[in-house]
Amino acid sequence: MARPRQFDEKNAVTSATELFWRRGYHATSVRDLGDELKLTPSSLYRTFTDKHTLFLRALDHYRATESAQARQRLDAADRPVREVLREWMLWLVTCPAGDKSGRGCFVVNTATELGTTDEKVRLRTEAAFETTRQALRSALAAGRDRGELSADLDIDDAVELLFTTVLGLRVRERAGHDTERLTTAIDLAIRALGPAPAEPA
Amino acid sequence: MARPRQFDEKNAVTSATELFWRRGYHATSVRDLGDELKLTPSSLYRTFTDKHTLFLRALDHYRATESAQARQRLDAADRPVREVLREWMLWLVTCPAGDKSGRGCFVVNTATELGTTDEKVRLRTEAAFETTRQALRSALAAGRDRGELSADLDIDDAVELLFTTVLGLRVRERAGHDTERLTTAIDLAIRALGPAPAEPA
DNA sequence: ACAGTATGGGAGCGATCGCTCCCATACCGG
DNA sequence: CCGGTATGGGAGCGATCGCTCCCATACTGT
Repeated sequence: MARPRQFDEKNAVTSATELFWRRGYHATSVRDLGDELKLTPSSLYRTFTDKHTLFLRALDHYRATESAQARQRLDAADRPVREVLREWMLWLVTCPAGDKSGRGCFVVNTATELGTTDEKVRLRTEAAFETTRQALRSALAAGRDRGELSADLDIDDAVELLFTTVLGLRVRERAGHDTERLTTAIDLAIRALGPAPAEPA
Repeated sequence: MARPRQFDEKNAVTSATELFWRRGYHATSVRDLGDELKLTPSSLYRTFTDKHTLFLRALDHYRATESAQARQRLDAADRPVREVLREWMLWLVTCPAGDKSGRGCFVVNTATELGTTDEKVRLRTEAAFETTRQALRSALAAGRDRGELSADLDIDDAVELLFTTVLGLRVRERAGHDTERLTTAIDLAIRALGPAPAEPA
């Protein structure tokens, strides 16, 4: 019925996410996006309405891919919760490839850049944050039910510490801090969950 | 020898810091700065060279005031280290006035926005970070020397956890998170320093 | 009083911003 | 084979960007 597109919309969103993630919203121009996504202005605006809407698409895409993967990695119910937490946090601060380091977390970067001024953005970043906290809560609850954590441990409290630590780690990864030092912080945060309760007789 | 200025340079830097702090670098235009500092473009550029240089001045000003005050608050050698740490972290996430909330930490905001692209900025944010870590290290060492912390505690490790927590707290303050929840995270982080060692007989 | 000098005010520079419009192009249904 | 329709390409819109220049102004040292 009409001329077919020469580009894949999902690939475009992925590339846009990459750019916004690395540079932030204000430092990324529509022309930058056009170059990276191989889209002319007309195609870009017909497909994504405007820069801001595309940014929201990028945020949603990030949550649906990166954030979802993170949540999945945390949901390994068959392994000790401390191990899972440790590997999960290490994964958060260890970048798969060389040029992917220094990106931090797209949600964290966005929350600090736009969270105070852009309500639509704020709703999304808060939702992403709450999802992470929920995943932490589940993992800790499962660990406690398996007797790996003290029954006295207040899980909601522990979530606050771990979540705060994660945000700090993400900032430090973006700032290029040593993975070794971040690992130290991770290990100490997990140790703060307290010792494993003694095996009942 | 010449016409005197009608503005105070320090006040101008303070106002510029305020603006950059709240909005970030890219979202703050030279005209915004001119309006806020009551400076015409000519005066602004004659005094501060350009926007980027003014931003560096603002960063330095922040470090010389806010950061210095933070370091000072942490250096209360005559009081229990846990108390000092707790009150210090609470102060970091509790804003003096209503309209000052949601600003987070200028250094953290800047590190995430520009740290990966702007080398001059990166040097300053890293220096600020190292100063904070040094202050934490001193406070912990003093506490250990006073017998408030276990001699087994690795202070460098503890610094990594506390510092990471602080960055996370700053992000969460900017994101508008509940002070109550942040307090929970603070208390748990401090508890992670371990129990006070038993009094020697 | 007067020459010297840096200031405040403001018009406006070229570049880039986000975005719109037009049109030749290319595909599909009949 | 051709009319209908959405696309890719690109010129260019008004607005704003960071910044420069000119000039009347207002103060100081002699």
